[in-house]
Amino acid sequence: MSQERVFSVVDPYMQPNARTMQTSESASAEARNGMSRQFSRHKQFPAHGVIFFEGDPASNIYEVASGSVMLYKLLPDGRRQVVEILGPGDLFGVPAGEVYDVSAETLTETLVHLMTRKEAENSDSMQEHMKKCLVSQVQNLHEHAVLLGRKSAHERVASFLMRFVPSRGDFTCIGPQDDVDESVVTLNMTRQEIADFLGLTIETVSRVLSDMKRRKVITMEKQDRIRVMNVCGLCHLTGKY
Amino acid sequence: MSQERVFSVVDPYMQPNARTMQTSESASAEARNGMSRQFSRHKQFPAHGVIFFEGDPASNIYEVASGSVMLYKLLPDGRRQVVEILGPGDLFGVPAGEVYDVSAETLTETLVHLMTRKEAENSDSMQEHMKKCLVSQVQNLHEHAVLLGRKSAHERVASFLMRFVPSRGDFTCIGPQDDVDESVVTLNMTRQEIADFLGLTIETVSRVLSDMKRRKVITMEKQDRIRVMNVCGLCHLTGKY
DNA sequence: CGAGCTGTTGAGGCTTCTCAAAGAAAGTGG
DNA sequence: CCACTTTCTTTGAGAAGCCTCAACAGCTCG
Repeated sequence: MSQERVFSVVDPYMQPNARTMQTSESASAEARNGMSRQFSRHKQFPAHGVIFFEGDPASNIYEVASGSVMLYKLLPDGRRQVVEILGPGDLFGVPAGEVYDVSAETLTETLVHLMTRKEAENSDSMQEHMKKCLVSQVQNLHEHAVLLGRKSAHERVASFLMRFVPSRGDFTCIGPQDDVDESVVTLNMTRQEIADFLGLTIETVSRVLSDMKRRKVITMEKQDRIRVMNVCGLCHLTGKY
Repeated sequence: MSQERVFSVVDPYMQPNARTMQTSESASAEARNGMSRQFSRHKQFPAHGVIFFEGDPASNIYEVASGSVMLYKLLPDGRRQVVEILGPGDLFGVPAGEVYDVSAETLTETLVHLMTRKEAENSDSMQEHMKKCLVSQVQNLHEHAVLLGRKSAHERVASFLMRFVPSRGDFTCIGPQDDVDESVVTLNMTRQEIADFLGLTIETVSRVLSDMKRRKVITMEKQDRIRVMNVCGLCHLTGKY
């Protein structure tokens, strides 16, 4: 449940060779969203590194440049709910009050852009970008509420796997392109993180995956690398169609 | 599960005496958020009236002026998840794409302000207001994800009831002011709507409420009017403390 | 190679759901 | 205004799904 919380923040301004990485990453991120110019600073985090905790003073606004980040909340008895999983281009740390309402931790090695609240407030294009991100965040959270409130364990795991199959599973889905309807997904998450995202236990996640293996819907190349043998079949297990 | 979907929209511009109501409501709403001037039109809905459906073209942006609105999503087999409950001042219908991602239905008789997407985009103060609403919406959805993913039926119902106890239950809570730590809450929701919000069945909601009655945490004045006999006691059942 | 994680599998229990029936409340028409 | 219908809510019994606890397997790393 609780991870070792290793603070291993690398500040590019303090590290001799981090700056080169910063500029190269910066360029590719600009290509994605054109917002990077707005961000004054960059930080590199290792996998499973803590970016901030729920309750910390909300001083910075972050954007994922590369890698992935999860946002989660804890109940006092240790129960954890992962509320969002973010990838490149996603913003986080936009606070309603004075403190962050969630904790943020990386899943993989991650580079984030950051800026102060002040800087964000003074940039119109940043405000526009933030609004766009917030709207799609709300939409994702709506979808996730359906998953948590109304879906079975099988449907949750199926929905989770479909997240990582590119251009399949949503209304734009064009169906299988080849005879073989396969796709390999890399989760970059432990069973505990998946369980805490899906509102299940690790045992249930494990059992459902084993069951899907038995039914030949998936095979496992590594613990966190799953080959979906039948994307359409998996999609129908999500409960969405 | 599925309600009768009665479209009984009252357009103030079409109704002889709706205009007077519009202006009076408009004034009080302005006092609340100063945004009403931005909204060009108003609409009155009866209790349990449909405002729009998931998948409808997202033509308007709405603000609750008075009353309350729920946003929900349906799975094809009829399972429903109520994802948000909104009150005066809350915005909804801000779309990420071309269509609404949720359905919107009133809980009580409700007056909404509305404006087109174009109008919203051309107003800076509106953009600012939207951003504020979206940020607190995201925060509420995080909290709700914890409820749906990690809380027991008792904790969910307790959390739900605490929503309606003013100035209690959050970090600003000042504790009971009198010897009697009571509060009367009016739900304005059917058991089905509550269940669909909490990710439970009506039977479970009913059983939990009965259990709370038995334990003298609450008494019922009417089906949807509940007297909380011990606010602090109820608060400790939420799992949050 | 053994220690320490992480993940898998099994057995049993608990919570919540499903199905069913009866009771309470609200709406309808005479 | 009252009987009737319809809808909503409560309660019970049994079933199902997921969780808890426990043991084992597999991978990683010193």
